[in-house]
Amino acid sequence: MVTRMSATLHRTLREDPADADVPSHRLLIRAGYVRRAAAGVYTWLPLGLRVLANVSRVVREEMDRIGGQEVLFSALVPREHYQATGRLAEYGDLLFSVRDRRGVDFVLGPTHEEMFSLLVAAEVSSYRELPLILYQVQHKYRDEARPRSGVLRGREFLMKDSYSFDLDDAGLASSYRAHRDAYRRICDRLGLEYRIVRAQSGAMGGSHSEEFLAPSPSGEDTFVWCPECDYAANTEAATIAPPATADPVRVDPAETLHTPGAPGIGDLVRYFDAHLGGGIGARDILKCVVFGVDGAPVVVLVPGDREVDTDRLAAALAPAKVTVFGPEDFAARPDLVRGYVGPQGMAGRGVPVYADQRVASGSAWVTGANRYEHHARGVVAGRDFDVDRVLDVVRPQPDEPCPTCGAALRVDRAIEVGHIFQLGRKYADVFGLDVLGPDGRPVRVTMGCYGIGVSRLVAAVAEQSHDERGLAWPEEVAPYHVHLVALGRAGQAAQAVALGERLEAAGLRVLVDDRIASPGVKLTDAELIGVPHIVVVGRRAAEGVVEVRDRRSGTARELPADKVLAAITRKQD
RNA sequence: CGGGAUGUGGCGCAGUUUGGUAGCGCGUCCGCUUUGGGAGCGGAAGGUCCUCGGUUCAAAUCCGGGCAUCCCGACCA
Repeated sequence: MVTRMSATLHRTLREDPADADVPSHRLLIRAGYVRRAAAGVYTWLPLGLRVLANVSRVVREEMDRIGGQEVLFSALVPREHYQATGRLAEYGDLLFSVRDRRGVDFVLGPTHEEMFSLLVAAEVSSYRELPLILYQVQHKYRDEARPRSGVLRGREFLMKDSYSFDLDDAGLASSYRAHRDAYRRICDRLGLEYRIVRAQSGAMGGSHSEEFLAPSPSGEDTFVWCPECDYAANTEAATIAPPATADPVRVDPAETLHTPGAPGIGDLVRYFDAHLGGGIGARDILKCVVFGVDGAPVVVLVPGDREVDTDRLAAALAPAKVTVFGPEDFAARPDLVRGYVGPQGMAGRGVPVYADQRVASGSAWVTGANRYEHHARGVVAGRDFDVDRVLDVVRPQPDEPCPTCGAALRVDRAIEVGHIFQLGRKYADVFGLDVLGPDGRPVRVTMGCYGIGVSRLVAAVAEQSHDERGLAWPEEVAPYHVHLVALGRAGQAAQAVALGERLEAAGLRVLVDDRIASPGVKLTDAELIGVPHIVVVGRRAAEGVVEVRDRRSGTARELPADKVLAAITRKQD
């Protein structure tokens, strides 16, 4: 049966909604796909649900193809399971909590590693049952501090999460590759432009992980990519090419300068310009940031035009706890002069010196003199101070050389649509996930976990597939293949429905606009809704001629009605 | 969690400065006309002005508390 607009809940808005900003959000609301129920919580209307179902279908087909078995857990998860893995504290306020009438605590699952691990621990006991891939398509709940951009970042969202269980590392690698390939096929089928980038494992633990990013200005992630080779990484995880080793230039012995009122990098550059003949920039200054590592001070050195990325530092020094060295910490260490710290002599004070790769041996710097209102010039790495450890803790910038081939990297924004991890045995250890091996002895299972945001994919595709008139869905995601627009009142509506039924019989999904409305309204709505093929049944309908338009290209041609099917399906192939 | 803004029929907004009958456009319903690019005329329905309290003869408007929503940042698979 064709969908007749006159009998369906399809309401488009003439004006942009006031609370929507990014294109996908604005258009999904305006074209009648979704409605906001609360901050970060959305209702899927019939039109939107079709798109969501299409994305889910593609995801399921590709998961089934790699041997995934679908299950469905409850969104309600007993709180104790999150206690066991320590993620209660990790997630904190992000968890939606629920208490039942008996006082038992639940959380609305923000992700389901725990439940999958428990299931497999309980049900699987032999190596013969592995490898195993389980997945579900389920709502996830995260009480984000700031939901935004509509379904792009909701507090409730639909996600496919899958988990692989293998006996050994080779098996895990193979399950990981299978998922990677499945995700590629999913993105390809959805018509999504995407990149696979190296990622940081973050709160999930585990080792190797990659993200599937859909480039878009509305995205919240930043990634670097190389236009010359295939290097790409989330800025959180990007490595940086080491600089050429500095020439062992003959630099005068370090010289201490009086620099009143210039504790910061910018202040210091201005002070040099005003009083010391200038000639230095931020990049010539050695930025010395003090952190507390398990409470003890550590100096981290980066060039003055760079920032230390605290997240990366924490990741590099884990499991040690990294804190910002605050005023009270400085008060307790009078030998560390806030604003005038330099690496010279730190070894003697028992303070480790960590440095970015750019602080190469032999490079000369302007830096703090460890004395109030004094800086030092000509301080040379390897001569005036030693670096205890080289760390990669600086966020990459545009034009950074590619670590693989040296070309200038580019930086872009993107939407994270998928993330795949080789988890290893983190959860298996917590839940004692063992199977009996061929020799009758228990083997600890190794896991992978793989997530793809189904509802977010809808928004990501919308972000990449729209123009000033509205949405323009790729075939596989579109709520319908064909949108028949009946114009005129000389039986066009009946003709359109009849033509629509023939197209449906041939396997196409068809929407017919048989509403009593002016041509302008119907044509504008068709473009707003964004079905790929728009067929106008209008003034030449009586002679059997209709107009077939392509939503994306805007091209149109008149055809006999009985040629429409061929014209549309040919284009699809 | 910091900063900014907003809250008035279904949607978009004006009205708040200077307190005094709640308005406009779109949408919706009825009738007639109209049908290839958001039609015309006539009629109609629909509002606790976010909420609670205060000031006042009188509050959408002034004052205070609260709530909600959006944007920037922090956070965040």
